[in-house]
Amino acid sequence: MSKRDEIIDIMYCLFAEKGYNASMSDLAKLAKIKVPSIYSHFSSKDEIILLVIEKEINNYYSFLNQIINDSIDKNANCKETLETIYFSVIEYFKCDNRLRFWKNISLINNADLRKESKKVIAFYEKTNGSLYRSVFENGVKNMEITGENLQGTMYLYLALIRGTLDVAFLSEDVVLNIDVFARLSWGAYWEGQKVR
Amino acid sequence: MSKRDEIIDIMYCLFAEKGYNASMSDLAKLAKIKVPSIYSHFSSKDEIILLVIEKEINNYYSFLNQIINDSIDKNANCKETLETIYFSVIEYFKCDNRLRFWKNISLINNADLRKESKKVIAFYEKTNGSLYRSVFENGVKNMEITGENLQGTMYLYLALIRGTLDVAFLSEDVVLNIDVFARLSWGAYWEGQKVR
DNA sequence: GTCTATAATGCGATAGAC
DNA sequence: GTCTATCGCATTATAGAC
Repeated sequence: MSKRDEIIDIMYCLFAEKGYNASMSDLAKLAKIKVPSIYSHFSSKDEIILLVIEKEINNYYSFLNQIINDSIDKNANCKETLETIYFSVIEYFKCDNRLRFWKNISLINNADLRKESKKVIAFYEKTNGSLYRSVFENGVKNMEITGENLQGTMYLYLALIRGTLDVAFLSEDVVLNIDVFARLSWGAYWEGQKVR
Repeated sequence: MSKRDEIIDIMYCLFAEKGYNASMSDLAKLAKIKVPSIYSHFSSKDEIILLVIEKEINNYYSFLNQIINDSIDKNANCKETLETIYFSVIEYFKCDNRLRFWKNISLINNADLRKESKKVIAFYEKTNGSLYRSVFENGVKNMEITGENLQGTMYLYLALIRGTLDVAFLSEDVVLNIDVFARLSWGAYWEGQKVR
């Protein structure tokens, strides 16, 4: 791995821990070079952080797209698809400090970087949103879900994912077992939304 | 209002914006005094921040307890209680930068303060958790919800609240209308969990 | 590409006069 | 209680030697 890539990977960890206040001195220490050497690879701290953020956002949405497209290829039904996405996303965020990393993105103490990050996320979310919608619409077509309040069923699904991740993040070191939480809340979600 | 209280209120806003990296110089500027004068009211920056956090945590849980106890006094049924709590919490977090404030608490760049905050929240959550549980158990008793997967129904409710707040936070300046989101996702939740 | 040395700025906090 | 002046330290970033 090149020194450049190594620096980016180290900044990932630092950013997850300290957000925008990750320091160049810590970065240099972990990369085992001196601070000025970093500036021969990058022009500023902001540049490194933006690269790190873009890389992670790209990684996440590639992962998500992969899952959804696999489901389409397998002709999976609505339930299987939603279940797979839900548990895969939770699994994805179990890795390292990923949840912390993403929480830090939205709180970056730098207007330009924050704006830039939101722009990149919004770009991916647009494609992703229509993919989600087609999954739910197919569910209605196949009589798996009723569609009486389809938008509500979609919103609740979104809240289920975001809420589970939020609970997982805030109860890192608490008794609550996130796998149990996910299994039971998914069960309640699907039993409630499916056609009976 | 005393200068001391004024400083605490200003720190609330600064912390919501910048988290632990809110600076004493910004604080002094907004309080219209010089930095050393702050130290005649408080012994350190950490002390001010801890006071601000404890005040807000206390405020939130008082608010929450009030709502739940009002529901009990009114002999409200399970649906009414859960609905009132859900929409009241969302309303609570519409105020000022409250959501941002709470997001910042869990990312404080200072081990002691983070630990202390979590302790205070855990204290309130314990009482609150059993209150919630009794609301759901009454729902089963009154045949409003089935209780087949009661824990799942509770977890999904928790995820609904946290997820809605997360969506609200991340889409501050986006097209998505959080009131519509809340109304529709609550509808989907209750229709799914109620006895039919 | 990596280093030493250093600039320029900002931070939390204190001494001591009034 | 509020101030001016200042300390000690950390920060991002650059100049210039090798």
